[in-house]
Amino acid sequence: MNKLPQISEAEYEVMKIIWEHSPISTNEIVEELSKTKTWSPKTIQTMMIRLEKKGAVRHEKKSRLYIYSPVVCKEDYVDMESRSFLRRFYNGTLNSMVTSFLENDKLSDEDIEELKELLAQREQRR
Amino acid sequence: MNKLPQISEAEYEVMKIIWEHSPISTNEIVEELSKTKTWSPKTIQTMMIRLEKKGAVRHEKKSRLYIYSPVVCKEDYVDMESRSFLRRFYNGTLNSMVTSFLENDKLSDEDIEELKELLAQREQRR
DNA sequence: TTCAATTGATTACATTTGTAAGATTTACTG
DNA sequence: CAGTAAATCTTACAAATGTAATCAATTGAA
Repeated sequence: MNKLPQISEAEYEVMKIIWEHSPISTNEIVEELSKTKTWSPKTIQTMMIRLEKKGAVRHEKKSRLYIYSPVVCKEDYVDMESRSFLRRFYNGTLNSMVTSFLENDKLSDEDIEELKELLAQREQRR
Repeated sequence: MNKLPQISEAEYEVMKIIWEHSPISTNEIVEELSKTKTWSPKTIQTMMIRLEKKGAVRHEKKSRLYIYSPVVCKEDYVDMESRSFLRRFYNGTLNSMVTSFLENDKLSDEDIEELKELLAQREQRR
């Protein structure tokens, strides 16, 4: 029931690294992000501080270094964002979204075949 | 090819009214929004001004009154937001999202039946 | 024609976000 | 043990957003 913090778009990029590599040092985070972003290390550090203030991550000290770990779990966060997104744009349901995609021909034949597969598989799982 | 403006969450609520009722006067917009929101008319007016500055809506004068109409189309906007959302959280594809929902048991049996229906219907349409 | 009510225009202000720079501390190196 | 490089801490600042209040103009009523 603990409320998830608000995480901005840029902060989310940092979270992805922390989720994937935790426990992870400041330096490693900067290094990982440099692979895909042009952000200054200072910028990244600001985002980590904000994430910690928001309660999304925490750190411990390894001598003078900071080692970060997530506090909120990725699945929970993505789930929350998904529900919020669907509520805003698709009446709250995934089915509405799929319907809309189908109607607007946003899915290829392969996509559709795959979806059928997925649904069929799930049948078996139960 | 014309870039769609950035529309904030609150502004989007205003857009929904304009899309649904356009052409629509300031007063009608305020009235419609009062049904679901507690925003002050001043707040709503500010959002309309910002939406117009962003190029999302335009107005014409009917004597001293402003009558608003959308400039960006709802489908285009929702489409853009959907792609952006999927890119950020689901690797860019709707199928990933559906997969995740299935795996995490976010869909009821009825949902799943309905999805199968939808996909089957689409088969026939082609 | 004048005045009040209604609309629109201008201004406000705190928070969040993106994007850092500069100051300070600290741990290792010589 | 002193200096330096690396890490953290403090501060900055503009744009976007949420949320209005106040000022000004105009129109319809008296």
